[in-house]
Amino acid sequence: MPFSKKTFYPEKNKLLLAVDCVIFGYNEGELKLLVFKREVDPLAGQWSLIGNIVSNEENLNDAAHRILKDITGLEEVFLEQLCSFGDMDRDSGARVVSVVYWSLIQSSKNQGFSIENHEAKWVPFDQVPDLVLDHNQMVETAITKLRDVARYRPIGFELLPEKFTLPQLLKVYEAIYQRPIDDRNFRKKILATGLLIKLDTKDKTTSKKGAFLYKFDSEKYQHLLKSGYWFEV
Amino acid sequence: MPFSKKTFYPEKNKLLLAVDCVIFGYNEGELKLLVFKREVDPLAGQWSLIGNIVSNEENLNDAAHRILKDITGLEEVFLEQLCSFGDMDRDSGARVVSVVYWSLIQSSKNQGFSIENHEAKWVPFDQVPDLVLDHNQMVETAITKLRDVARYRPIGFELLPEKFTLPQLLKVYEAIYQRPIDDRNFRKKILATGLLIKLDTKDKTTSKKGAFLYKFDSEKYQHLLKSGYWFEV
DNA sequence: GCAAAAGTGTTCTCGTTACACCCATGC
DNA sequence: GCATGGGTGTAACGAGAACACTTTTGC
Repeated sequence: MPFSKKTFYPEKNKLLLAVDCVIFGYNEGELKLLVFKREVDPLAGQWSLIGNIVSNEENLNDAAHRILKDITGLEEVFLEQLCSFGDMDRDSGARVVSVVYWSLIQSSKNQGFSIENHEAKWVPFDQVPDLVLDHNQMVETAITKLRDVARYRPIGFELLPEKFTLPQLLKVYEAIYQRPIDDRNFRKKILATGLLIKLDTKDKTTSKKGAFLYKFDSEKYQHLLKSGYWFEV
Repeated sequence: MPFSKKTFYPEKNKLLLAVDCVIFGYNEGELKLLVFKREVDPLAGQWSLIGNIVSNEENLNDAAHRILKDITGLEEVFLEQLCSFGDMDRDSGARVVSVVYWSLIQSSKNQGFSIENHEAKWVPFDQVPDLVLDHNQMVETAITKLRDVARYRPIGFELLPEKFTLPQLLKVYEAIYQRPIDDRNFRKKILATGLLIKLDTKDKTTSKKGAFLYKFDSEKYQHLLKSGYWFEV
């Protein structure tokens, strides 16, 4: 179902189901949040998360994936349900129950996709503007969740390209936790998981020496998960 | 809004909002789950979680509290949103989006309340029968959450009376994690939090010597939370 | 006096933290 | 040859795990 101004609030006094997405990216050493100029009334023109009504023929996860793909062109990304907001007066237009999803994407990958058809921008996650309705609460919940989950599940990779260097990964975690992390200890811990595959090639864009590229071994991770393994950063 | 057979599915093809509750208790040394004989079609007579439709004039949290109070008579209990299930075909009767809450109560306190008007029973959490729809998934999610949360928030108390002994509390945690916990280490850790108030009285129901009663210092806990404290069991 | 549960301290281990220098390279 | 970021090891510390005996009391 495309994003349509006319059908956004089909009827008053009806219960509507929506999905909103908190989309995190990482760029220029900073954790970023993707926000949009709302296109529909009420509150058109204000900043908001991206979201859409879920049709009667659509499942929640499918709707979340659809929205994310429409916006970023990405399909295989980290996207999970977060929580729901459904108070009766949260949206003045109708009673809308919003199931919130959160996502981690490589913010560079979405260039050239329809993110530019919508008015959208990446903002540093600690400088999020006032968003419509309860969207700022959604963001708060998502950041808390991100920090929580990043401690025991390997998700830093989701914000980087498939091949990345350890200094890059370190900076992602520093961006998430907003504090410096000791590089030697970080290397030890992250390599000790055995979940990184060291490649032969180096990335030389940030130094003359060059830093080795790594890949996340998601196959091994799946195996470990099945045998009860639990990652700890 | 009372639980009514007639109004449960007012219209076909309409979106309905429901709240379902995963209610944990503790009894006879075991973690228990409260399940109910479903009273409405479809699937009437089968075991399910307790839930109800959320009316247009009711917020989600309010609905959850209402349901819990209707069933157990309890108001001031641990009750938090867990997740939502909203796939289009999850309920054959209509499209019902269910926001799931989870709760920890003292299973002894609810005696004499309307839990007996409904056909309900406490079942050991690891012997949950087949429940209707996706309710078994809800329970799974809740147990995972309980174990997760119990590690870093003091919630074992919620399953015990206001005054409890350390051996009792230990048994609660053993029931949650399904493994023996060293009593000396447990005492050290739990007392080190400073969140337990030792009372002068002893509970002599389980031994001749008697065990000192304690109370959870929730006021102190609130203060600690505000100053960024984080409990770890 | 004995059975049954409550209560108590110390050692060992391992993971976390802190910390400073050499390496490779392009210019 | 030097500036820049990449890469490495060790010592100190603290939290968690393992472990066994004494205390109290009702019978």
